Amino acid sequence: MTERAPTPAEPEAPPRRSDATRAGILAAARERFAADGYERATIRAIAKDAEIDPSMVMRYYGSKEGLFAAATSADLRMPDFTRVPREEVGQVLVGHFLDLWEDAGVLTALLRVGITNQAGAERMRKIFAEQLLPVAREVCPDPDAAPARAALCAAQLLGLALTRYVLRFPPSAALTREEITAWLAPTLQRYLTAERP
Amino acid sequence: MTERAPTPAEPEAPPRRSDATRAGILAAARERFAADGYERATIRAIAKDAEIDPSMVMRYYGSKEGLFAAATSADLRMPDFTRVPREEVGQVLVGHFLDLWEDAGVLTALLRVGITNQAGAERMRKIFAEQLLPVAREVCPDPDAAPARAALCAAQLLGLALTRYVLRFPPSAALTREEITAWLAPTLQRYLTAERP
DNA sequence: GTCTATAATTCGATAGAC
DNA sequence: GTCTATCGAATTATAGAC
Repeated sequence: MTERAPTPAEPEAPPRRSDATRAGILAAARERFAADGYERATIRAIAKDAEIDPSMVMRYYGSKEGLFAAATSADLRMPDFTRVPREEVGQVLVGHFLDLWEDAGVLTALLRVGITNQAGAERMRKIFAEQLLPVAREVCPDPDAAPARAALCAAQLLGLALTRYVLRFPPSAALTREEITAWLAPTLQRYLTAERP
Repeated sequence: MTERAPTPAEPEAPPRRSDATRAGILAAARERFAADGYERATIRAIAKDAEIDPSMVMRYYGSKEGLFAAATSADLRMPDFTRVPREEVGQVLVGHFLDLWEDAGVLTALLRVGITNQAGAERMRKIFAEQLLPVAREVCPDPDAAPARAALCAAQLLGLALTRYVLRFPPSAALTREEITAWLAPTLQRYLTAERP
């Protein structure tokens, strides 16, 4: 959950004087974006949460879109599914996503913003294509149907996050981690590895 | 998809002179709320779509929230599940929801707004409790687990709508109605009627 | 680096003429 | 019923003093 993952190719990021301040801004931004969505999460409110002047946010990130991009550029890398037994991919996938969702507010912010903001939706599509799609290609029996299978898994996983973390349906929020895994893992397993229905 | 379903108990609605105008406003509002969410869907833009003066919207619906309430007060009544064979509830449920989603933009508007707006989320919870929960109580083997089972179904159905109609993941949007039914019906069937996992 | 002041928009809502 | 004009508030973003 670093503010920017250093890419090996580009020159090393120059150490800044106020990394603590910048990290505080990003944390506040994630919380506000996750709680209020893109439009209602104002720079003023984020700055107030971070106990800093609003103009500093602009100085650091240039614009509201730049701030959002920085706040949601998290590392969502998938576990290595080549080493997972084929009959356990559903369970591993559920566990991985629960870890991500319950960690920070990054995914909640992404989901909430992806629904109101065009750039956010594009980001979600990119994450789907880069993260979930390869997993489906890896484990499903018919590679040409991998996109459909991955889309079904995305629907189930994002739907759970939607009802649990965003809409906060009481019965969905009340589910334990074990219950979620027990119910959803077989579903994902079927979407990924079952013969076409 | 009438603008207001006449309730038998209350006195009959007085026929208004400009019902066509009002219907046009509501149609435009649904489209805008569905496309842009609550904050970005401005009264000015809705009025422009409906080819009417913005002040008329205020005059008719009092406020932006009143307009949203009127635009999303659709009849989402469930089919009678007491007459559906228990082994077909999953299939019937999927078909019913696909009908609703592909009909007008009501549900898309509700979903999009439910994610950014507090009142919208409350509306979604109410619809869940009044529509899906009774179905689960009707068909599931352990009534005390009905809320959890209904929540799982809501997650799967709303997740499909999210990826297909809102985020527009290409593979999700490309699924045919038959494919969706074939994949999702067994999932819902299991969530509703299977023994606890 | 930090802050004040303010520009430039945009929005919901209102008042009132016709 | 319909429209013009406008208020008051909130926002992003900028300019510039210290």
